Amino acid sequence: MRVTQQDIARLADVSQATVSRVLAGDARVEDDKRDRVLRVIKQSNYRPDVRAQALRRRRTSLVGLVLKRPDGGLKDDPFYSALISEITAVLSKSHYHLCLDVAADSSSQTGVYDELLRTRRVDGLILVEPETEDQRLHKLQDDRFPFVVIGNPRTSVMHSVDNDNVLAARIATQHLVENGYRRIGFLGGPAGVAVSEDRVTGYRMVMAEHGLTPRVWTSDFGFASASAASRPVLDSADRPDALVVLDDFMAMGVARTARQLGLALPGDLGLVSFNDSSLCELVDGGITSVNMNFEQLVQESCRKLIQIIESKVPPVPSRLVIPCALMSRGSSRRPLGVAR
Amino acid sequence: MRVTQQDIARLADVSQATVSRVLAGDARVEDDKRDRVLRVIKQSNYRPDVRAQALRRRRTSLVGLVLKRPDGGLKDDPFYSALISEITAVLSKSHYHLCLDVAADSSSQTGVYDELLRTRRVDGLILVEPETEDQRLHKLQDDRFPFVVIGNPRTSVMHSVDNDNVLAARIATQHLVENGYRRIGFLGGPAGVAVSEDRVTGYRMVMAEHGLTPRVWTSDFGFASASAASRPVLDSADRPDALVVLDDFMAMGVARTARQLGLALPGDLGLVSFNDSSLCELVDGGITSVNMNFEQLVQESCRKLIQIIESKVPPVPSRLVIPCALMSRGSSRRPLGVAR
DNA sequence: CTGAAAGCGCTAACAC
DNA sequence: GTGTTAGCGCTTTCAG
Repeated sequence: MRVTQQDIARLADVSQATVSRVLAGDARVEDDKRDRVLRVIKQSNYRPDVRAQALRRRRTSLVGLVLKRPDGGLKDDPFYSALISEITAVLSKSHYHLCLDVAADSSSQTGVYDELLRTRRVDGLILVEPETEDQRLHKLQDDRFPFVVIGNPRTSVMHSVDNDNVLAARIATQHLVENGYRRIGFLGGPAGVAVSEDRVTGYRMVMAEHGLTPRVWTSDFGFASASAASRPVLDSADRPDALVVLDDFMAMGVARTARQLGLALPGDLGLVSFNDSSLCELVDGGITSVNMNFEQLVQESCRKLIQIIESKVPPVPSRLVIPCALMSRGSSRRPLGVAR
Repeated sequence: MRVTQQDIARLADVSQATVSRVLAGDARVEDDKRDRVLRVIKQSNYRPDVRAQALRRRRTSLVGLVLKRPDGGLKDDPFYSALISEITAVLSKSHYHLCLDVAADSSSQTGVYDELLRTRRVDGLILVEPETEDQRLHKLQDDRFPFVVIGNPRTSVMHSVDNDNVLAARIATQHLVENGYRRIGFLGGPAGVAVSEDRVTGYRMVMAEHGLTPRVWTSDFGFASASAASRPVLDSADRPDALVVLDDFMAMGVARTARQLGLALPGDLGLVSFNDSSLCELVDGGITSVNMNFEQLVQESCRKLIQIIESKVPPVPSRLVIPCALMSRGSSRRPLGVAR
């Protein structure tokens, strides 16, 4: 059997409670007893059993994240990789761990979140890509369960961390205008995705400001979907001379289709996307992308979630907005006024 | 307070033990009692507390994975994305969840594995990229802790699932030979990485069989490292006319450098890599890659790990080898005999 | 078949 | 300061 606090107590000739106190860093323990306990703990290579701690403290030190992965198609999406990578990196500096799950669709995703919550497997949850009518949000709020939303939860007040996606799209669109593009289109994600809708808004604003006609197309997430969705767009007589694309992964798809159609970047087609992932370097000349400061975004999300979990009284819901910055690369650099 | 088995018992007018039995699917419970219990459970939306279950059953239903991410550079590595994506997909069909952590280097990675094990946070562990002298393996074996290795643990007997990397490299190299390349080089990963060494072995075998001179270069993992490492190789007078590259992500780096040096694929440089990730489609004409059947690999690993966890007597260590298949794309298709 | 009772390993009153 | 004690919510003997 595994060594327990009881064993340590016996070996150090103190009560089990004292061992617990030493472990908890309780100040009122005599120094020599503390030393004895510490020594025995070290000698016996003891570590408290988190299962017992979890039951007693009513806390697992686990943070949950449930990804929605329709059909395996998102596995190479840099957004998810960056998200996971960053969350675990941040948590590794705390005593929390990440409990990661996937679900095939929204409803089963909601189910998994519900499960995690009700079985008390995790202390708090991180939600990404909130949808317009997100079932997860309601359940979580009803249960007063600690959670933080990365993105823009349109509905009521809750803790969220997000970029200013309207601004990000403004920057992207403005950049294309300044580089001489005029027939600028927008390729967004599925309807009901807040991040996409926010960016469309920003895009429309700038287009209107310059008296240009906005054109918006949608596509499912992912490389293949965007590649397919952009084909009819680029293979038409009045094709746009530039495209603002929802994310890098989708932009890669657009770039591929452009190549297949013999359209050169940035001459025949300007391209700007979002996230500034390393994918942007993979294409000739690079893809201009808006860096959303993902590290900071995730960092603040985790910090906030842990704060909610550990605070006695629930903090008032707050929304934090992380700034973004354009990373200019080859896909959008065209001499001024040479449109078309 | 949260509803417990005790509450259910009271409401259904049975003992708590009976509720537990019903939940456990115990056959010897009178039908009407079972019905009563089930009804109350449904009405009160009851779910057992996994923390209490974990303590009692001495099992958390958590499987641990600790990635090694030197400096954030791996965040876009499709290998990791695919691994995580696939593990969670497989586990979602069981009652297990994934506990994911990252560590900066090998020693802290070993530390995290040790922590997970000793605090009993997880029931079993998955190890990837075993190194020649892997501290993790020893600790885990000493503790008789359930774990499975994805890859080739050179040392003693343990549970592992792997591809036949020697064969995979043979297939890749042979393919280049058949397409008329002769001065074929190999760009591998850091020393001590089993998968790289195995593939070098396969590569050397085929080169020898054809009386060709093998040339092996090494690079750190990742797109940027491979891009940099391949520069002096491709920018020399006696540059290879084809390269077998350790993985797709690195191959993307090589492709980028080739482009920058004005070398065309597959004319000036043939390229074959491994993993067959969606990155292969991103380059003009595509990158030929050996599909390692990752889904099956991970699936079998999880299946095996769960089996080890749940079996009373530890199964005899076994090594499972998953087959692979070449996916031919543009980067290696050159008319026969037109070398150079 | 079913209830009572004994813990799993730990934390946190509560006494002394 | 420190030990004793009472559980956290659940599983699993052990009687009956």
